[in-house]
Amino acid sequence: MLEDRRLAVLRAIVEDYVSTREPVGSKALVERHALGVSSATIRNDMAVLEDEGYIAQPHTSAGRIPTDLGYRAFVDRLSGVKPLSSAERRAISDFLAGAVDLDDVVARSVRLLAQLTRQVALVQYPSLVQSTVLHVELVRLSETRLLLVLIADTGRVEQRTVDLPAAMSADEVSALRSRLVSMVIGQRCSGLGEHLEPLVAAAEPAVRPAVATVVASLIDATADTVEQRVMLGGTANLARYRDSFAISLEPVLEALEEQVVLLRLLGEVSGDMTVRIGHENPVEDLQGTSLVATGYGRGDSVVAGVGVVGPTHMDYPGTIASVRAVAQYLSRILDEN
Amino acid sequence: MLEDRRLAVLRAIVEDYVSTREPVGSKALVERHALGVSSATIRNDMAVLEDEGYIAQPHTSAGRIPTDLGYRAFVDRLSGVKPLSSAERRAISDFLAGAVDLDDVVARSVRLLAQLTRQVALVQYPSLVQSTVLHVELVRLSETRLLLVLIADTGRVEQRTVDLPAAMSADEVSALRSRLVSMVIGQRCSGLGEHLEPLVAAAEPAVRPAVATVVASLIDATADTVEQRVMLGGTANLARYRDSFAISLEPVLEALEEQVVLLRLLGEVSGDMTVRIGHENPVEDLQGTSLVATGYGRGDSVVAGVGVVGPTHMDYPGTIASVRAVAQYLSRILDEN
DNA sequence: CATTGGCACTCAAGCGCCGGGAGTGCCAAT
DNA sequence: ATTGGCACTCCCGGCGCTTGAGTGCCAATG
Repeated sequence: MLEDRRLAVLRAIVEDYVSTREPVGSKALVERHALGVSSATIRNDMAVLEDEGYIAQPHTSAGRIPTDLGYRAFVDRLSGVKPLSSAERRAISDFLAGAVDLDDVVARSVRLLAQLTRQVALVQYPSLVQSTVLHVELVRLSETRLLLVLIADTGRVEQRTVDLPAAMSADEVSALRSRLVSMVIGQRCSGLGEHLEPLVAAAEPAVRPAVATVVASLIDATADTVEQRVMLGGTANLARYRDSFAISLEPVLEALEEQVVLLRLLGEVSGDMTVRIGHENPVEDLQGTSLVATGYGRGDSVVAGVGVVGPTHMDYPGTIASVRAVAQYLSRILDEN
Repeated sequence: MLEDRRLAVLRAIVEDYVSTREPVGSKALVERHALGVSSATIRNDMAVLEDEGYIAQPHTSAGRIPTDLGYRAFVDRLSGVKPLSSAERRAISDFLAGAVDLDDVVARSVRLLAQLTRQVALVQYPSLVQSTVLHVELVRLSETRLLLVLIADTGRVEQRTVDLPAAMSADEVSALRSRLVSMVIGQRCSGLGEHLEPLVAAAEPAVRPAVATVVASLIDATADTVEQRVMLGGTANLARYRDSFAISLEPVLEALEEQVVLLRLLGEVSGDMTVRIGHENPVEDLQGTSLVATGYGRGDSVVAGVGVVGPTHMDYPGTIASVRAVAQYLSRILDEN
């Protein structure tokens, strides 16, 4: 009962701070929320909450702001679900319906999510590891150059230019192409290497090095390190929060430009909603920001992540709802293939 | 002679302001540059330069800063060429050498250019209009869905998912595929529509609507509106100049997120170096910035643009040198195909 | 014993004031 | 045309003041 009110106070502080972005004091609190007690009581509660580490004062004689721990408690125990309006849901499905290919789907999702949350949106391309090969194509660019195109069932298209160690005739290329096609179509993208060893072994000595190069390229195109990509959008939204980030936003922008960092951020998401608040964030330069992310995929296998990065004082319920909704639509689109 | 010194003063002002980013006064000028005259003389010159619109005072009793017109004069008549160091040239070629496909080439160029100039880099994908079709592939995703892949000789790969109005059998798809292949390979990407009309007309009535849809998709994939794409990087560099932009950098970031805007920026570049300073910029939100851009391509046909966006008080000679160098390497890479 | 009104205390922020200094424009002299 | 001199302007930073929101503590209360 008494504990309950303290949590209600914490919730009120978080909500007020999120909307005003100014330290909130005991008096303002009783005015804006029907708490049924006086400001002095709230002050006592606040002192306790501060002792417990949920809120802090920027300086004496200022109001309180939530700490990362405070937001954590808010997200875990205090925020209800905030359903999207039907207008928003319709906007999402309309927006994603017109996509012409996977690139377009991802690009539109990023844009949409950035717009909905007014924060930086991240959408990962479906992982190759989880997908199977739909088609392979080998195009002869010149005597010693090929273009290798790999199409996965998630809609991903990977391309590689292959520099051959020795010239190959058009016939040789087309022979290799058909053998390749018959061997890899329908296979998992990961572990293609083993499947293709016999192909190299069976190749005529004259073209064997060339075949090996092509196979190596194919393996490279499906390798863990390259196979993951993240698209990012809405960085302009960061500028609005300019003063919200501890230092400046330069390191934040820098971190967000690194594919590696983005992958690390989205790497650990599962089907559940992941929320990393401030210092919980694994990337040092992003410890002044929060991440809200989840996975999407076909059926129940998660093939990629989607999420947003924003200031720790973001609207968590709203953001979570938006991210979840976009993930659902992405999953549905993937399912349709 | 007298005119000459005035221009020398203008050059000195631009150089000083670019390096210190603070209004430069007559006294500081004679100290830092061996102009051979007293500060009073410089003051007279400055008054004239101000009358002519080349420089301005932020407020009375402050030093002068160059106006857009001042930078224009500097770029047109005063700045020499600033050759890159051999180390820089080597860095460029090393950095671009490892690219595995066109996407990679573009991504690396953007990164490189952003790093060299410490500004926002733009690299446009080679235009389809200027290229010919290297290969077309049609992959059957389901009875009523196809994936259309178009490969251009510039290395660009375009994909489209095609929803068919009626089911097509695997045989029908493969028949269509071979006819398509024989008709479009080697053709210019632009104007594919006319080439393909007979194909639709000759199709059996049962599949004609489906064929028409595929052809429409192909035309769509090569249409002017979609065919151009720009990659952007180094936005973190903007944050460093936070206070350099008239208002805030939010509108700038926003403008840079719009493909349309980027295309408009790079749309008019030719083989020459294009420099748009401040208000000369066609995009309103970018009138506090300058653009340095040029074209690249195979031989002497320009297939795409490359450039950087930064504050008007950028190091023009250095930036121009970097942009030119990257464009040259891009052209060379394209030539090798 | 939780709650409350009262009260003294703290401190950031806004404001006005002032002096220093960099910079200018003008003028008379060369 | 150039220059030294000089009065003038005005931004900027520091200082002290006031204001007010907010706090912590305490004694009183149901």
